[in-house]
Amino acid sequence: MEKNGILERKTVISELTQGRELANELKKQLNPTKTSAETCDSLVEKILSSYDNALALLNCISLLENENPSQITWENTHNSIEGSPISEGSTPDCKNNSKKRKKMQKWSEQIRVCSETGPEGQIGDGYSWRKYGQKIILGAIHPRLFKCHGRAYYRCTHRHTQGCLATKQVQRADDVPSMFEVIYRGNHSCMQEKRLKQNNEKSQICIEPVLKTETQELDTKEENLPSFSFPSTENVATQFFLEQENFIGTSYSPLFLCPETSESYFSLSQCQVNDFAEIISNPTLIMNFPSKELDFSIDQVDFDPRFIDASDYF
DNA sequence: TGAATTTGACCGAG
DNA sequence: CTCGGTCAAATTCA
Repeated sequence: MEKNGILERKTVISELTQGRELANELKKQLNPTKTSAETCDSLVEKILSSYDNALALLNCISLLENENPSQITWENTHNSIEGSPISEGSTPDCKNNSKKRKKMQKWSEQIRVCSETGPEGQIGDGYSWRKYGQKIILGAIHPRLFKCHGRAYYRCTHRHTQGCLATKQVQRADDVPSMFEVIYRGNHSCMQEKRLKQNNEKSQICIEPVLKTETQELDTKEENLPSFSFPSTENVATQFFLEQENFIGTSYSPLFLCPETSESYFSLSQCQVNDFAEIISNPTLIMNFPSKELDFSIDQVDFDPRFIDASDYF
């Protein structure tokens, strides 16, 4: 698996690099006076093909890692307390959950949220979540931009019905205000997980989110990375998208696969949202979000600490 | 009216 | 003692 992984990652890099070069070429060719429509079509086809190949390879890597018998599974990383839906509550056993939690799989994902995403532009991760708490986090630079200030805590809707213990945390990325960091803990064991997997297999398209970085804190680090994380030392996707953004500039709206359908896309142009946490957790809000409430750009906002007064929190 | 969210309190880790 | 994570009652929403 190790060699396969390296080989395939190199291939992915190659594909993505090729896509970038082709995009460069296309940019040059976009001068209408000296470019035929056929040339542009051909370049676009090649670019799309490169991206498709890269995404398919990433999907294969995920599948291979999932099927690897040596991989420590969800069940293996969990103890009986966490595996039991009955464990929730105020029983003494439950008090140990935070201790055990540190051994759960954990990885983070950065998501850019955009007001212009339409009904097909859902930013949800395909799962239904229920918010169970929120906290003002020290060092959080942009608390005012949250209706729910700080960090929001979500757990799977099916926690009680199916004992699914997946959780996630949503907070704004410190360095990039338009991005949100979503930290996932634990894998889904509920039916929606199975449905999503089935859909993925049908579509044969990688439906993983924009970019992910593993922030796992497992004792058994190396062999227990989430199957769809990029290795921290070689975060190709991160680098790629950052480079693309720098290269093309803010007017460029990269397209990303929608996790729900694996067919729809959402664009990531300039973000003008003031309540990201809810949108991330609840894709339907994207559809119904009133545009008049989106009349400021977060990129234009100064995050002056003086604006953060007690009334924002209470 | 049931489901989802909000929010203050509580608890364990460091 | 502080802070992050969770609980659970109160509140809001559909």
